[in-house]
Amino acid sequence: MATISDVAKEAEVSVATVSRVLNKQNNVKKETAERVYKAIEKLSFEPNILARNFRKNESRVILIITPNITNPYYAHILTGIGDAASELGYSALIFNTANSIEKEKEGMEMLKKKRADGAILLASNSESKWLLDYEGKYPIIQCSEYDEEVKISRVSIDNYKAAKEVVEYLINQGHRRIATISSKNNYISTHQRMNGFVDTLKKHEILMRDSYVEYSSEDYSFHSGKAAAIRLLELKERPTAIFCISDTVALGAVAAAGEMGIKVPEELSITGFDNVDNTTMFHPYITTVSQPCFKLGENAMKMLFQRINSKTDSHEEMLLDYEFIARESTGPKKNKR
Amino acid sequence: MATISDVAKEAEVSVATVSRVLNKQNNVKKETAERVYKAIEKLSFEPNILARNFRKNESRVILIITPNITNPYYAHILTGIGDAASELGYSALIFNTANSIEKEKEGMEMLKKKRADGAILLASNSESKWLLDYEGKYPIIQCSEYDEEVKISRVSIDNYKAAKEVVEYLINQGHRRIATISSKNNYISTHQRMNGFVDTLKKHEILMRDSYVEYSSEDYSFHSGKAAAIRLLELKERPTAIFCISDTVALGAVAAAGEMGIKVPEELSITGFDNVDNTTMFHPYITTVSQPCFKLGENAMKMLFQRINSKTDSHEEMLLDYEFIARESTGPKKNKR
DNA sequence: CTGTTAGCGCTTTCAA
DNA sequence: TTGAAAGCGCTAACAG
Repeated sequence: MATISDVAKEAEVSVATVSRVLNKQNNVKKETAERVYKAIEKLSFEPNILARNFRKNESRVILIITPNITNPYYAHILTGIGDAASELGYSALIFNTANSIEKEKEGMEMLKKKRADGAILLASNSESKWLLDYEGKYPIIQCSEYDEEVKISRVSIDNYKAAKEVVEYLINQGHRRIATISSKNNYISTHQRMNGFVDTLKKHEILMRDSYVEYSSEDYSFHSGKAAAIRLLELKERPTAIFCISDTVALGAVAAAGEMGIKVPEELSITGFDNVDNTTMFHPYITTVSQPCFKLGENAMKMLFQRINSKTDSHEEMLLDYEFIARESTGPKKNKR
Repeated sequence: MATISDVAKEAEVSVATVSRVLNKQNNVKKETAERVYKAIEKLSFEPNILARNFRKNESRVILIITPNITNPYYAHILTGIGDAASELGYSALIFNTANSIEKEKEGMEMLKKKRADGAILLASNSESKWLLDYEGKYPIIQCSEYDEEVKISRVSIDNYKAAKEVVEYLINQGHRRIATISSKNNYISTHQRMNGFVDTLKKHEILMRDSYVEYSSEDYSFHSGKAAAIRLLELKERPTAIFCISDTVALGAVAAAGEMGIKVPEELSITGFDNVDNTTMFHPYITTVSQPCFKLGENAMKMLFQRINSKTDSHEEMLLDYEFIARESTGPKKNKR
């Protein structure tokens, strides 16, 4: 492995000059630079990043704390982060927490040890108070999910508004018996979507019955969604629409309806959320809210970059546009024959 | 930020002693170590990994070159790699190539620059000859896919044998008009599965017709699989079974059959491959071959670890067990009514 | 068991 | 426009 001083010798210049060439400072005479390039070529020299990082006290690595890369929703965000990071000269270290707070903390330790210059958190929730320890000390961004009380910059969509839009649509279609399949996790998105649901019902003076609120598993599994839907559909006064907290849950609801011989959307409208999970694989295609996952990731990375490379530590909040997409799983409420 | 010499001063020992304590060498007197720990605590000292890595000339990072983390198949392997890496004290840097060889090469440059100690490649194919440049020079493992002519250690399943097993099963069920939906990508798995398909047909002296070989897109997309299935099912002599190169393609075939009013499995048997993509979401559940994705990743990481930490550069090949799972998308061939 | 000390390869001030 | 030289924080010989 050739080092910078080998190159210096070969080019008959000082290491400082080689370093200048390497870092594209334009205060090197053209011919000198030429000689240096030749030497680099000849020795097939590659700067040792370990040494450079050590010297500059930076790792050029950013940390992504994610509960689960197997979930396509996160995978898309990750891709956005990764691409932007690469663009900005950073590598993305993905740290899987499997929803364990311990693991999450362990991951964040990397910041202290300078293994990463900053972090993007994908799964903050209302139990992320421990994050306060990091607030202000390290460059951190919350992406998609966040803890409202932790003043760390974040990027997400307006889940409340999106949920309202979905429910308004259902009401416009004539639905009044609107149920929901939510989740008992602590994600801000869940809370906001539920608030949007409840508020819209209230606004239209539609009765909110307890029996119309069911729960899927914390990770919105297909089977838990299906089970919840079955409970809802076995009710005496069966709902004519179900507002689901996620696409997978909506898919579960569709499957439940299918097995119970209930036609979607003729007899039952179903909406999903996120637009990632096979919403257009089988009919009926799922009506849902599309999140700009890739952009979410991209912007999170850009924000983090700002944070790392400037001294500002203002607390920023960025909301990205979502899109409501009406498809085949919803339709006007039919009157009873 | 406290440094090792601050700690040394505080504990009234030399930096060497602190280093020894830090690295858990047990040649430090207990009481001295105690003093050091106290000092570390007091100064809330964190060893600077940048410095350590530089000194030891290692990054403690391994590189994963993957075409696409959005694909659950890869995502599961990645999780396996990540968990094992974490266990072994390494961080996993994920480099997305989006199937571009240029990107792939760019990623591998990180090895030269010492940004990573080794690499795991998830998408070598028959066009990966350029890898020969790296062979022997850097610790590298091919996982799941590989190039047969590149003598770099690898871990995968026996795709040929698995495919044979699937086709044997179809033949046992009485099928003779067996078609396939393959792909024109250059993956070894595709070739081996196709060879298994062809050889098994030959062995049973079953006619292999050209019209019974169709192709999905290179990334096995649902829609391309569906389109291919439609072409197959519109044939005069319609096949009674379709051997699909992947689950997503099989799902596409199921959808195609559904739209054409062909009953699965009564009139048409369909098999998938990999067992990752929603094979048990909608009926019929897909008959498929389950790959041990997580273990594939785990073993790849362990092999890489061996490679990094020893001088052996033997070329190893590891085959993991797969599992054939018969489900609802296949059944005995019915005689024409 | 502990301390002294020489670097690892690079960037960056300072001086020329 | 260039060079000399200090030093980032740590590990590991070597010496005691």
